[in-house]
Parts: sequence; structure tokens; C-alpha cells
Amino acid sequence: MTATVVYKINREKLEKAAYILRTVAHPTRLAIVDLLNQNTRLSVNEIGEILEVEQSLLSHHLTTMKLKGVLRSEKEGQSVYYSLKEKDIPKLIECIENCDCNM
Amino acid sequence: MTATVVYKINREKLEKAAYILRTVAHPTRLAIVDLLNQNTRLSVNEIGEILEVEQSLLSHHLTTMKLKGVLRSEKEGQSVYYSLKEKDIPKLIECIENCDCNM
DNA sequence: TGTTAATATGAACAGTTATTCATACTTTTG
DNA sequence: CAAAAGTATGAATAACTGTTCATATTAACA
Repeated sequence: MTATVVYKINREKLEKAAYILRTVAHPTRLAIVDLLNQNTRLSVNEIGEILEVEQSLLSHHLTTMKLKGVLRSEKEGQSVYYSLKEKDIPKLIECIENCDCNM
Repeated sequence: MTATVVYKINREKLEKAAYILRTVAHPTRLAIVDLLNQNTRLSVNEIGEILEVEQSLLSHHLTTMKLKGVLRSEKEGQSVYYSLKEKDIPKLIECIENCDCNM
């Protein structure tokens, strides 16, 4: 017997969502999103100091997040400033923060 | 010069959040969450039929999600019914669905 | 112009995750 | 009680991801 349930989200949307979630599903990267949600923009250096992440590793994270459409960057002198490209993403973080679940 | 920003989320919370996100950051698993959000509970069989996922693969996914605290299960006869353990998770999905971003 | 600061890049490796396949377990039914 | 239905398990492998290290690039500055 077939279940009488109609499935409503399409594959494409699911793939996209999963893609974004994967991009953000990392402690450091979550921290970056949170940080950039509070500060509009920060240089790589500043982020590195605040989060205490090694230069190269941080750069890799930032590059990835930019590549995947989560961040944008603008160069100014020697510094590169990163900011959130998608304002919807912090909402995700908010959900998680406000959730007092025992997971 | 040190950035004048205080960082507010702690490591532990970030790890937890990333852990949950990783668990859910997969098209099939997102679909499962969405499905169980609309239907309170479904058997493995039903989920498999609706999503057209192979038995063993689905079982692996469900087991993982249960193990990580996202789902719960109850056996009834031959069937095993899965349901959402954490009601906060669908909120994440909602965020994603309502987001018309170009990510 | 040579040195320093800020950031990026790429290769290498380790670790994790997804998928498949074969098989096992448990419950129902003929 | 044998067969079928529903589900789980474990091993094997492939694919992906995170991290480190060494090095490159670019801009500022003495």
C-alpha cells in the first residue's frame, strides 16, 4: 500500500539548502558568520585575532565561504574585508542559538 | 592593534550547532526532516516510498539521525516508526524554504 | 628598493562521510 | 514452521573535507 503523503520540497531546493548548510556547518565558519552578522565587515586579520585561527586556515575558510556564496570581500590596501553576502544565513544561526535543545 | 570586538558565542555551543547542521546538511536527510515535520511519524517503508531511497541507505541515514539526537523511533510489529525528536530543527528548514536567496 | 605586513594558494595527508552490497534479524502469515 | 516483509548491520570503497606547511602575491613604508 502506498503512503498517502505528497512530498512537497523539490530536489533542487534540497540540494541548494544542503549545500549552504554544509558550507556553514563548522564551528569556525559558524563563528565567522556570527561575527560578520554583528559587525557588517571585518578584515581577515581582525577575524583571525578574535577567533584565534591560524592565518592560512582562516584564509581557506573565507575563500570557501566566498566561493559558495555566503560571503563577499573587498580589498582595501593590504587588507581584505569580508562581509555577509546573504542576510538569511544569520537567521539559521539565530535558530540554533535560541534553541535550548538537548542535542 | 587589537580589534575592539568581543566575541560572544562560546566554542561548545558552536560545536553543538555545527554538529546538528552537519547531521542535517544532506538533501535526503533534509527531506526526511521536512517530511516528519508534516507527518509526526512515518515508517521506514513509507519514507522510502515517498523519497524513493533505497532501503539500506535510508536505514543508515535514519540510524545516524537518531544517533545524533535528531530523530526518535518506535517499533510496532515489523515496522519502525520514526519521528522528530527536536522540534527546533524544522525551523531551520523553514528559514531555508522561505529564503529566496540566490545562493 | 628592500623589508615587512596582509592575504592567498597549492600540494599533501589525515579524517570523515556517503553509498553499495551482502547478509542478518525479527515479526507476521500461510 | 517455512517463507515473506520490514528493517538493521557491517565491511568495503569512493568521495569529500579539514588542516598543515611551504611558498607566492601584493601593498605599504623606511
